[in-house]
Amino acid sequence: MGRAPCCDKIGLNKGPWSPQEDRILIHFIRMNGHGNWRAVPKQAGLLRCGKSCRLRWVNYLRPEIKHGNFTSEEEETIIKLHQLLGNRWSAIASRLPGRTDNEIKNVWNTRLKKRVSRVGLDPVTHHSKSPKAEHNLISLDYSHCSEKSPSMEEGNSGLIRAKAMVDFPTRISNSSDTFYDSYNLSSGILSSINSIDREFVNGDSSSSLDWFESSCTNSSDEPIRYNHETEISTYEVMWEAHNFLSCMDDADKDHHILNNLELQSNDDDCDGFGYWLNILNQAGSSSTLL
DNA sequence: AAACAGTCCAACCGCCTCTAG
DNA sequence: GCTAGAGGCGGTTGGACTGTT
Repeated sequence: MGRAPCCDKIGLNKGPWSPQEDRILIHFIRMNGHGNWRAVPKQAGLLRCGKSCRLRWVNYLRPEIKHGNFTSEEEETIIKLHQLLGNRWSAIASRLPGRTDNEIKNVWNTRLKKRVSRVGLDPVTHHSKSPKAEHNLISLDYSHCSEKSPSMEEGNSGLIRAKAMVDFPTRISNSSDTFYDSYNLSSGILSSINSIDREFVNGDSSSSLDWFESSCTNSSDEPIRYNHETEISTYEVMWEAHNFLSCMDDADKDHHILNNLELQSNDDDCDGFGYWLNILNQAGSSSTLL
């Protein structure tokens, strides 16, 4: 058997709280605490539902809440935490003393999202909307690799690249070594995959995401998911490679692939990366690929 | 001064997870 | 183990406010 309903909403006040209601709620909670929100309005003599009381207290009346504008430091923190945590407003709020999730959500939606967008970043992924702006993010060193010759199929190069990505059993590390930086990268990963699907595979029904997932779960295949970092970095590298190639003329492509990409890999698992790299090198000299 | 557009934000809604019963 | 309420959360809304024409 369950519990009684939270509150009978008939006859309860809705909308903005009056100063009188605020006073009653503050006084009641100071004297009694809020143990059970459902009981609060009844015991305090408020014509509000418990949920509304809780919201009013948590978002506005708590004494530890800071009122007033956000400082530039707070705004920077929100942007960084959003990049790290996404729309997990309560998690962000827990790192900003005195600020509520609702307030942070509002400031993000009304101001910070636009600010991020204005500097050319996607406010969801925090990745550059202009590929050139981010081209130094990934640093790869392939000096230890033995390259394989790719078996490229005519007219299906995008697909091959997606496949190469899945077959790629190498631990890649980029400039992000900390947990937070890795986490940071993961927030953009799904959109990157979607973009790869859309732009790399050119509408082919094979989804690189499906491919990736089946590769990870098929125990008979060599696993690509060695660890969390690999999962993220692989796609990030592919995405970066895509960004490189899509914004450069042919003469620039080889230059950037060869000079700006460095692979840092374990000696043991270089082959897959060499294969992939070779494909990229070929792609760099082909104007029809992207 | 009026009308309209854009911005801000408190509050609501509905969904999810946890847990009392 | 199941059901349903409580609390928590993120998305959305609507009214107040501000700026622009």
